[in-house]
Amino acid sequence: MQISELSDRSGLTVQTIKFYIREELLPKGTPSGATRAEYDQDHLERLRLIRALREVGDLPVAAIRRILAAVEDDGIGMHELFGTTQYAIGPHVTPPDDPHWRAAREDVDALIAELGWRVTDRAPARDLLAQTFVALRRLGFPVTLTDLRPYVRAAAEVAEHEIGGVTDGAPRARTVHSMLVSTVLSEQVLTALHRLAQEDASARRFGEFQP
Amino acid sequence: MQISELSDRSGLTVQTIKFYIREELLPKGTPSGATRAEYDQDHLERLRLIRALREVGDLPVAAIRRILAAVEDDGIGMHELFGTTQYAIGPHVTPPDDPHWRAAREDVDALIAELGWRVTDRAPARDLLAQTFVALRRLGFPVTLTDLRPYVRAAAEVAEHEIGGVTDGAPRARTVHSMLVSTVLSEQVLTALHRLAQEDASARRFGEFQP
DNA sequence: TCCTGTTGGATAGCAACAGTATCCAATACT
DNA sequence: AGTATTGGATACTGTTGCTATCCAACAGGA
Repeated sequence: MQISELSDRSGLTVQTIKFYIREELLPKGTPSGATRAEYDQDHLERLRLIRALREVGDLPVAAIRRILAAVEDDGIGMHELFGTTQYAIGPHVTPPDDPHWRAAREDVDALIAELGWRVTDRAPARDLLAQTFVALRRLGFPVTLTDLRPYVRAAAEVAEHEIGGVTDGAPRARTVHSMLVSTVLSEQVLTALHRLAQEDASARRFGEFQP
Repeated sequence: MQISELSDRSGLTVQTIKFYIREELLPKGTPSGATRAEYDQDHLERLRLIRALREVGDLPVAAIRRILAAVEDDGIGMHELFGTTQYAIGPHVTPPDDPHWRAAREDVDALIAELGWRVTDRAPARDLLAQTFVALRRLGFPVTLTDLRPYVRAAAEVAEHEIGGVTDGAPRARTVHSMLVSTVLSEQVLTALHRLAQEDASARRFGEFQP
């Protein structure tokens, strides 16, 4: 298929596709003549993946590039791919050299150690969590580790279910997609349901009767 | 206190503070002379809130403005404040007129109805969830309502805990902050813990032994 | 009272991001 | 032969969240 057909089928403009090729999110088509190149089903799939990561996951192009480079690399294992993805989706909080920050970060580290979770020291989510602790405390809402129990329980259950559901024994491409879906897209599912559940809880607690 | 002191205490530059005033995130100080204005503790608190919403919640300035306008409005109830916040944090997916989309949206509506959740028709989270359904299905990972059970359970539990924990009987300002914290910041806590839990689950399933 | 420094207010500039738009010469297809 | 499409390059656009500058009017200390 030519680029115009790829454009039609993906719903993206030709320029956007060219842009993704330039940005190395999408491999070039195989040349079939000096001014022509052939695209196939894989390109279409890739575009769908890119759009999912951009629109649903709201990932910047640079992050997607890093993730896809890992996807491409056949030598990389599932757990490394997972790590790469986690690292790429950031956000990359750069902790200031502040005692409150250090304290929060230590709390996070202590929590993870206590739970016995196998998480790298440089996992960005550690700082992400520490950052929210700092903000919460600044606003006068101190966080203790016991406050987190419901979150920990919920997070652990969902994560277990997700990682357990990663396709296995399927072709690598499928497993890899499955992994990305589990991390990036499922996060959005959880967030959306969380918001809906909150609205319900808020309605029951604060809402008036609906006639 | 003058603006330079507010700057020192908040850690923001004078220009940034002026910018927030211009953007109506922060009320002007009370004029004390023709070229001077007084700021107080409330301004400092407000700045902390703004920074939390920006840095932790990653909300755009426009969203924060809408939220703070509701905070300011004494006539507004907790549940309306909640709705305003939800609506402001978006993201505002504009559903294309596509049969897949409509189907996904109907699934979402059916799920919410089945759960008996009290959620407005125009809650942005409905479209957010529908959007992920569309993307998941496009990628060849069909979602059924039963797949969502773990998410629903987790979301409901956490939300219940959060809304239950909103301060009550306290001064309005405190309750309002508590509400914002429950929605915007707790979401980040859940996300961060979710990522950490995923890494642990991934390590246990795919990781090698750590020496 | 003079002088240095800060303030409010306005305006302009900047860097990052994610595309869009154009242009061009070289083909394809009809 | 003539029209349309392609790859490749380059330039442009709009949004966002600040920064930087400028200015005249003061405030506060010497």
